Amino acid sequence: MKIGELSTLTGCPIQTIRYFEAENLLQPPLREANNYRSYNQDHVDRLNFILRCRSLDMAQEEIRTLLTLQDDPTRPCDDVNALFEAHLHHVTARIKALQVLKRQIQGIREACAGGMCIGDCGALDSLKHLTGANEVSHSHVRGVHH
Amino acid sequence: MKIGELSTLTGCPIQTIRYFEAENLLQPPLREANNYRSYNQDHVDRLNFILRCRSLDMAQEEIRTLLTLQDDPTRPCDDVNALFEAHLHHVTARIKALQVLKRQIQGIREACAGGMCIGDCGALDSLKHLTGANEVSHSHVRGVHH
DNA sequence: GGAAACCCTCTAGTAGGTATAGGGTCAAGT
DNA sequence: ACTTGACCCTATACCTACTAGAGGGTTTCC
Repeated sequence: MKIGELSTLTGCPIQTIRYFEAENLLQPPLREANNYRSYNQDHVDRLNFILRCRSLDMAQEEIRTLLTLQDDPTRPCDDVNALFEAHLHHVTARIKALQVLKRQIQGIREACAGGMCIGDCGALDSLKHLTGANEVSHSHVRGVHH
Repeated sequence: MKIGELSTLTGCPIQTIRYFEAENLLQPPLREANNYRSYNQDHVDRLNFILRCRSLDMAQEEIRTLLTLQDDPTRPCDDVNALFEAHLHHVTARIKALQVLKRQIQGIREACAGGMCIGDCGALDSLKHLTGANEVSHSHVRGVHH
């Protein structure tokens, strides 16, 4: 199977497949005489695994850990559980942080009734002078922005 | 005021202050004879504004828009409201997506009772064969990962 | 035999910073 | 007078997780 077929089969862009190989996530396939990559069912499964992890918003480092764990099926699965547990905490923390954020933004929005000009409206003034902490919560889950 | 003082006053790292200047978020300060940056209260306010926006998880492009709006106080504040409204939608969408994620991860976790070895545990197998869609929801709010 | 549709490697760009290298400047202490 | 340490400067590289393009080779179809 050539890279284009793997791409349509999995929905993963060709560039990204090559990127995963360069990052040692996807095992390097055999090459045909013309240097084209030649994939088999194992590659399809592994790529799907990676994509599924990615859709769960895992970091590459987490995925890499899971893949090495998967390759050694005699190890206790507590290690796997620990990783999922940790990731779950990341996601939960991120949800909480975003809910706080949401309330703050709603508060700012309510400072302005509309119909005024910017100079008279309280929304922007409320951002000028800091009351709370300045830190961005850098939790371990992908972002609001594209 | 030198850059170190501005940094301790706002809690923003020196490198980041210079970065904001390079990105045209913070206006360039006057320079002393020795080429050191010299800040005043306006810079403190503006930097606090930027940090507050950042703590609300806004993209630099959104912050830039707010700053230019702020610099023209005669414009109607509906423009500002529209931006906050849009950002609120981003955050809300991200929260929903993460809650779906959370349930999926919990499902995977429950596939494994613990005490087994990886080969016998269902958690990783459930990731091998794709059932759902492969896409990562790239919504417009910062991520789970640092 | 020529054009479209594949494939290859390599490099650069994205956001939003952080970190380092390799300097210059300033105030206090010896 | 000199040295030490704390500051400041610019410029460049690094980070994650990709995506896009340049510039080339190959295969397939008419």
